[in-house]
Parts: sequence; C-alpha cells; structure tokens
Amino acid sequence: MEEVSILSRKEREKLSRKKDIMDAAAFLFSVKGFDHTTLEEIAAKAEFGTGTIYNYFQSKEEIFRSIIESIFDANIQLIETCSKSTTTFIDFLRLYTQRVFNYFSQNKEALLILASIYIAVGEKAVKIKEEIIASRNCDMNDLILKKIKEGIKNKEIKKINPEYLGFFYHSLLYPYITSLIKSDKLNESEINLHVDFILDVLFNGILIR
Amino acid sequence: MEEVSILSRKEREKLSRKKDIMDAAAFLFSVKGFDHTTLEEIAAKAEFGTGTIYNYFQSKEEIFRSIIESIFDANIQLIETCSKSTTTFIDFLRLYTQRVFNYFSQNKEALLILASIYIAVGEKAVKIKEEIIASRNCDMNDLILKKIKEGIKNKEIKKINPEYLGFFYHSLLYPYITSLIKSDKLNESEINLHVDFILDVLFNGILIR
DNA sequence: ACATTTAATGAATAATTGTTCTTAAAATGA
DNA sequence: TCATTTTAAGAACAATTATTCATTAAATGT
Repeated sequence: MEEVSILSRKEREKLSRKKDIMDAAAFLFSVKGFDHTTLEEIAAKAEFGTGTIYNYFQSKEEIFRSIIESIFDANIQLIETCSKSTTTFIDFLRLYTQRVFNYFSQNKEALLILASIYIAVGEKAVKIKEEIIASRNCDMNDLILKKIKEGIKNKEIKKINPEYLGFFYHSLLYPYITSLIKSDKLNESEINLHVDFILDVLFNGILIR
Repeated sequence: MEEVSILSRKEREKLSRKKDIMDAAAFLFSVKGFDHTTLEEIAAKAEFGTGTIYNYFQSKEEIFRSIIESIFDANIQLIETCSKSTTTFIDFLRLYTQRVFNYFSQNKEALLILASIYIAVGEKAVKIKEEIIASRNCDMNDLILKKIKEGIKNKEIKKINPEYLGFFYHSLLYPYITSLIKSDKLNESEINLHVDFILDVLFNGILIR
C-alpha cells in the first residue's frame, strides 16, 4: 500500500487550501478584528477569488469559528500536557505559565483573537464562544480550577477560595501577555523574566518579609 | 444676580440632551459594541429622530469618543483622590482597589466600554484610545507607576521591577472585574471579599508560610 | 401677532459588504 | 480526444446603515 493517509490527495489538497484561508483570515482578524475584515481581503490574502471562499466555508462566521476552535484545542492540549508532566501544583503552575507565554509569543494572532472574543460584547461573539465551550464540554477555567483544588488539598498553597484564585490567575495571565503583545514588548529574551516575576508575586507577594 | 451658572438655560438644556444621547449610546455600546450599535437605535433610546443626533454630535464616532473621555476623566480623578487621601503605598493600593471595584460595580457600562477599547484590535479603536490618552497627557498607568516607585523607595514593598508590577496590577484588576460583570457575579455584598482576596494574594502570595 | 432663528424629523442617499449565481477554466477518467 | 465533474472567478444582488437634506415645527424676541 502506497496509501500513507486515510485521505486522498484531493482531500488533502482541499484541507490544505482550507488551512490557507484560515491562516489568512486569522492574521486579518487579529489585526483588524472580525467586523472590519472583509471577505474580499481574506480572499486576496489567500490568493483566491471572493466567491471561491464559499467552496470551502459556508460563511465568514464559519471561518472565524473554525479558527477559534483550533486555538481552543491547542490551549486545552497545552494545559493537559502540563498537567501530565508534573506532580505538584506549584510545578504545574510554573510549567503552564511558561508554556502559555511561549505558545503565545509564537502565536500572537491566536492570543489577539482569543482576547477579542473574551472581552467582546455583542451577542454574536458571546454566542460563538459559548457554543464552542459547550461543544468541547470542558473549559480551560475548569481544568485550572481542578488543579488549584488539588494544590489546596495537598497543602501546597494557602486555604483560599479556589474560584477566586482561578479568576485571579486567568484574569491576569492572558491580559498580561496580550498587553505585552499589543505594546510590542514581548521579545523571546524577556519571557523568562516575566514568568519569574508573575510566579514570584503570585507565590510570595510583594511585601518585604 | 439670579444667574447661578455661567451657562444660559438654552445651553444647559442642550448639554442635558447631549448627556441623554451619551447615556443611551453608552448603554447600547456596552451591550452590543460600537459596530453593532446603530444610530437609529441610539436615537430611539434617547427619544429623538435619527437626524436630530447630528445637531448634537458630528458623527457616531464622536459620541463614542465623548463617552470614553468622560470615563477616562472619572478614572483619573479616582486615582488622584485616592493618592491624596493616603500616605503609604499599601494604603493607597487598598483604597484605590476598593474604589475601582465600587465605581465599576455602579458603572458597569463604563468598564465594558473601557475593556472593549483596551482589548479591541483595529485601527479605529486604537486610534481613539491613543488620541484621548495623548490629549490628557497623562495615562492611568503612569500614575500607578509613580506610586509603585514610591512604595519601593520607601521600602514598603520588595525591590521588584516597577514596570512589571504596574503591568501586573492593571492586567489583573480591570479584567478581573470585567469577568465578574460579564458573568453577572459582581454583587455589592461580595465586593469586599474580592478586594481582600486580591490584596492578600498581591501582598502575601499564595504559599503557606 | 409676526418675523426670524433654532431644533426636530425621517425619507433619500451613498457606500459598504456578505452572499449568490452564472460562466469559464481545470482536472479527471474513459 | 472528449464528456463530465469539480473548482475558480468576480459581477450582480440584497441588506444594512452612517450621513445628508429638504421640510416642518417650535421657540424667541420685538
């Protein structure tokens, strides 16, 4: 059997072109936002005619949805990988924070798009986000929350409200990186400084002891 | 002199109607976002005809800009008030955090609109934000940064990178409250719990000591 | 009361843009 | 080669909506 994949060449090519369209769209969405990105622009960037896009996606919204889904998947995988390769909560949090910084420093578009739907108001963005979370039936927040509860149970960290800490951590991490990216201050060399800083404050606080 | 104000009745009425339009628009912007709010809706909510709005504002964008400006002003005043009525950095941070929570729990729209421009991608939102910051020639971040540097100098807090801490604090606070509001969990009674939690983590960290 | 200025109105305009549709070009396989 | 299917293309369509404008109504001052 020469057949190395379940998919035929034709199918693989189709998928590859779908990906090209998604990449073009993701870039534009991250720079201009969903509403201000036109299908004409997406098509031009992907080197297709406008109408051709509709041979690959049903609508502009479906392109957006596909992009978000793939970002969500990458993030859930990230958190699960970190969870499996550490034993303590402290180690997990350190590794996860590092990995998130690294991932987004190499996928800046992804973070800007995520931020846009997490903060965005308006039915459409909210609906898309909720549908995707529901279809995955697991939320990143829930995964972190589970880890926090373990950490408290195992007496690694103080007995604090785990929901509040989950809130705290996620309210902090994504916006912190987003702000860095938006002000163009996220250079590879400084990532570790930021990670160490965040973890130091989180673990030890800012008071002199 | 009966004249109690510098403005004539006509001028006061005009200002009052401007404010009505801004309030209507602010509500709609906070719920549907700038792009998905139509002038027809704003006019209807303010109980005017569509065209009438143009007797008060030059464009939809100018309405938005005016709203943002007033929110900025309120926030800068907030930070300055807190600065004046405290002496130590620790006290300042506690008071300011409390006040920010209280202000936004009573002005939810304001926070949602702020969030939308801080996170939003796209030239227009970025341009508006930058123009307003430039026209004020002082940024909230700068004000906080100054306080942090004082705190370090006075040995109230550890010797850490003040820029990073400023980043940390603002990345945390606004998104934290925004998330609470968006998930409809910001009830007056719980505010103090959140404030205490945030300050405890920030000051003391989460490790058991 | 009347002339004049000011404000309100919503229909008309013009621009934008997601989607459809017809047509043409490639690819495919016999 | 030639019939058939698949894909590409971009012009046309339809819907939306910020803004303008001609008209009417209200307020003002004499």
